Amino acid sequence: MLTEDVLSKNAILDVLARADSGSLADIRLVDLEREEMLVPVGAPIDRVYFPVDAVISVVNLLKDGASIEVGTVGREGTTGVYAALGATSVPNLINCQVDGQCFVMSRVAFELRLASIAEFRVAVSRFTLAYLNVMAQLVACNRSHSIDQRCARWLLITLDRVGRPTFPLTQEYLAMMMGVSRSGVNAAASAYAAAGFITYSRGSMTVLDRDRLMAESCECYERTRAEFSPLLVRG
Amino acid sequence: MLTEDVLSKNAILDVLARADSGSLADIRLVDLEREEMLVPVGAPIDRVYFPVDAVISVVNLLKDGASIEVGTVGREGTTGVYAALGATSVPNLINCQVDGQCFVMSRVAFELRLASIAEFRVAVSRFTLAYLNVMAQLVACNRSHSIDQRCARWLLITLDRVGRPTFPLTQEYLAMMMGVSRSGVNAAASAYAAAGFITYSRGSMTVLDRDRLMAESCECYERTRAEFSPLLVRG
DNA sequence: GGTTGACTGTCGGGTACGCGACATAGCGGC
DNA sequence: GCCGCTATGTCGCGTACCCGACAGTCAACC
Repeated sequence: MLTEDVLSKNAILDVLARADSGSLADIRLVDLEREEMLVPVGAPIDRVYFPVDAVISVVNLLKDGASIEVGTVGREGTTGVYAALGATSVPNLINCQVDGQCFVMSRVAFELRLASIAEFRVAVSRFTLAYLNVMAQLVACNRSHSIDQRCARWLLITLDRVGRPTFPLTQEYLAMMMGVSRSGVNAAASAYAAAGFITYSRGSMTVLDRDRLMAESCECYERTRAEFSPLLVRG
Repeated sequence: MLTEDVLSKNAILDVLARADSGSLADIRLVDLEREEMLVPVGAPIDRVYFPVDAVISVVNLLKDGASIEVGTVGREGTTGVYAALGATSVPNLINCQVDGQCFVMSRVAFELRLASIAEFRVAVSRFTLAYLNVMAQLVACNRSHSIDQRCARWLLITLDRVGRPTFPLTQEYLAMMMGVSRSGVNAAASAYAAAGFITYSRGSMTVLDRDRLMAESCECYERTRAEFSPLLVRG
């Protein structure tokens, strides 16, 4: 049985638990595995996810086979932004980027709660706004900043999300998310490793010096953080 | 006095006019001028815009001075997406890209109608979803496709919006929107002009061969169109 | 303990694009 | 008609990045 205390590990479910006098028994806690596909492109949305320490990523697949990350969802949010806006499917792939725990509820239950619980609706809207603003920043960042800068930004955002300095990550995967070549990622990563900012080996990344990594990153990291971190303050 | 017939030139106000039995007298019709700033970065949102034949663009300003278009709003939508999600300001610049007519209502009136008229709320949500999905496509497109392809896509989207083959556009402005150098835009534009797809002179662009321009564009044009065009079908 | 596969390091050639500069050409003001 | 401004055309150099290939290396598994 889920308690309010457990639910509070996701910012939106925290709001829900404190606003809803009804049952929360239908919400399940699951373990997501790395690279597990949650919602295929164009498939009907029938479940809505609320990460705890898992990180979910939304990826755009292009015709030429490229796949580029367009958004991420951590414990401040939910994949329900699409359902909340009335979508029946998503034109992007939703999958698990970093494995961990995640709450799930059915789409039907999600919509019922949206309709009946104002605080829940507001929390989802707040996250949707942040998600949109972060995506706008990503549009500009992808156009203007170097691989090095964007690599630093990506690592920092993920670091904030998982809350641990070490997390699973291969250069291959990072290259796909950033939409660049693996050799490009390698150049950035090995430079940062040589400088002692990070260390990594065979799919395990560790951030050693957060501050100096921030200095290498573009402003987009701070702007992204400014959107997400207020959502984690328990109001 | 505005009639329903006039209001119907914007897809969202069309929905409003047909759902609301109350007064629409507070909605004004204004002429927007090219490059007119509607909402500065971070300024409080106090007006919400509903383009008719004007095109509004949302631009991210980076610290290094670069400005990159992250979204556009035409007669299928409204700048109210931000207010509808509870924002009090927008981290991006909202300005007029192509001059023309546009409806305006106060933020207060917008929120009152959102709260009281379900059909209006649904219409704004539908557009918000499309706006989000188009932005996601832009993230990928900016990363993966050539200047030539993206230039074609931009021209086609604008063409669809304004509904006329000729519209005001300088290479300088297009370069800013695309986040590329002017010489890059010049190369693409002069190639298309040489091929007879377009013609232009001193800030006036004319699309001559829509179909062949489409063939040069990436899939992102079609995907963008697929998001926006259903909103223009009078339901 | 050897094999296999995944992950990482490295390199060379090719190219798209940025940047800055300069020339040209219309267009409007006077 | 002249001037000046804005928009466009062009070019050369520099470079960030892509692509493909190949080699080393660690981990797991038989």
